[in-house]
Amino acid sequence: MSRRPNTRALILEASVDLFGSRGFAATSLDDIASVVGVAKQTLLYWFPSKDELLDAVLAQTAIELAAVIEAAVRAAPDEPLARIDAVVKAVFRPAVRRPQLLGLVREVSRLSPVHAERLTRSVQPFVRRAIDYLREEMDAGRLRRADPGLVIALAYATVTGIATEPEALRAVEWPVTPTGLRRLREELAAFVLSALRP
Amino acid sequence: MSRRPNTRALILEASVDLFGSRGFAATSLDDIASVVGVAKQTLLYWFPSKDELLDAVLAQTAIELAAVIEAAVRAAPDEPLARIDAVVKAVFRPAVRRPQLLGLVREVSRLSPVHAERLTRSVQPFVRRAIDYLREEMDAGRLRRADPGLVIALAYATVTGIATEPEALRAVEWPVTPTGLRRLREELAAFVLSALRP
DNA sequence: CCTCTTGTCTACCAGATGGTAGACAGTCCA
DNA sequence: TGGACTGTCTACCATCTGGTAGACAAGAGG
Repeated sequence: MSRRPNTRALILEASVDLFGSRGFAATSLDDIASVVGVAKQTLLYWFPSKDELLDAVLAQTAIELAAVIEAAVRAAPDEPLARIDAVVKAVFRPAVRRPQLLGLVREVSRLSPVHAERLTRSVQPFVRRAIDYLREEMDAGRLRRADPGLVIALAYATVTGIATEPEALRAVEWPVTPTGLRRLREELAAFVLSALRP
Repeated sequence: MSRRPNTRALILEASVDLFGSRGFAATSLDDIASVVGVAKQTLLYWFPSKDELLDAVLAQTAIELAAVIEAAVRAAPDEPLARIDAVVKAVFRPAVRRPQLLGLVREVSRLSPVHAERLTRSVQPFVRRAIDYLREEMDAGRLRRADPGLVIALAYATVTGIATEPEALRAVEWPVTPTGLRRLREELAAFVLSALRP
């Protein structure tokens, strides 16, 4: 197993980082190749074109994030606010450690509708389950009454936005230190929860 | 006055749209030129380089948005929740009518630190006033106690995020119709206000 | 009428980019 | 041993991109 070269995985990893931070268009195949330490042609051996590389990168990102969220939901107690708290905090970790991951998700709106729709459809069942869950909890009076789909979109926008825009934090002079980030995570969760409490 | 060609303004407008939607790197000077209906060289006559065009575009966007917010604050009653409500709704209008505007702001995190810092510094005094205001209102118990700077960053992230990511709305099957958008505006304001109410 | 300025254009260029063709080295069986 | 396969590389190419040089038309003003 260890002889199996993991070039493919290394390319994917570097691509997530670069696409997620600089953006797809601003990243050349040569950029990625030089980060990985191979020739550009090696990229094109594993992925026939830049577009197909992007597809693979998006698919992998969706899978990774879905796994993080799924695990957080499973681990949290069966109570909506606790679950939401857990999800926000769970997403926060990779978001801070590797902002490129969420940066890539946000990049989607810049890409061709084809790519966008593919990713949208892949999270569709996921979203639908979440909507059903929220609706039930709202009906039961355990969450503020609102459109469940929109609540998801808003919570997503808040978390993704704050995680991918270090500039925004710099503008309000927020300290980007371990302590500062821990407090950020708490305040972020508090912000979202306050908006959802009945 | 009417003989004064407004090519410069047209270029700026098209640039905001294209930079804001596709991104800076993905937009070529030829793209902009063909939208405006002039030759590329005409762009380079008005703006010596693509970089300086970007500077001008960012500066203009900051001015436009600042004006919208300033006006909303002035018009609203002197009560923090009413003011925040007014600002969110005021920003929502241009955000929906021209998502590229906020898309451009978000693009900043992809750009060189030089551009980012320039824009950050230009909104600095603005932000500082807002922080002081929020702190006072929190001290007076009219807003939920939290870090005022962070609250601004979070509210910004929420509004910008939802406005610039039609994909997110599509994923939760939100109807992008006039009625749907009006409801979105109301729910967005409600979301932010719920998070800030004491 | 001449000349200077302004705004736009065509022609062109050097460098970067995505992608093709094919050589080459190592490994895996038969 | 020898051929097929796998993974990586060098060489090359067509196209696009930001930018330069300079021609040209239309006023403006003496």
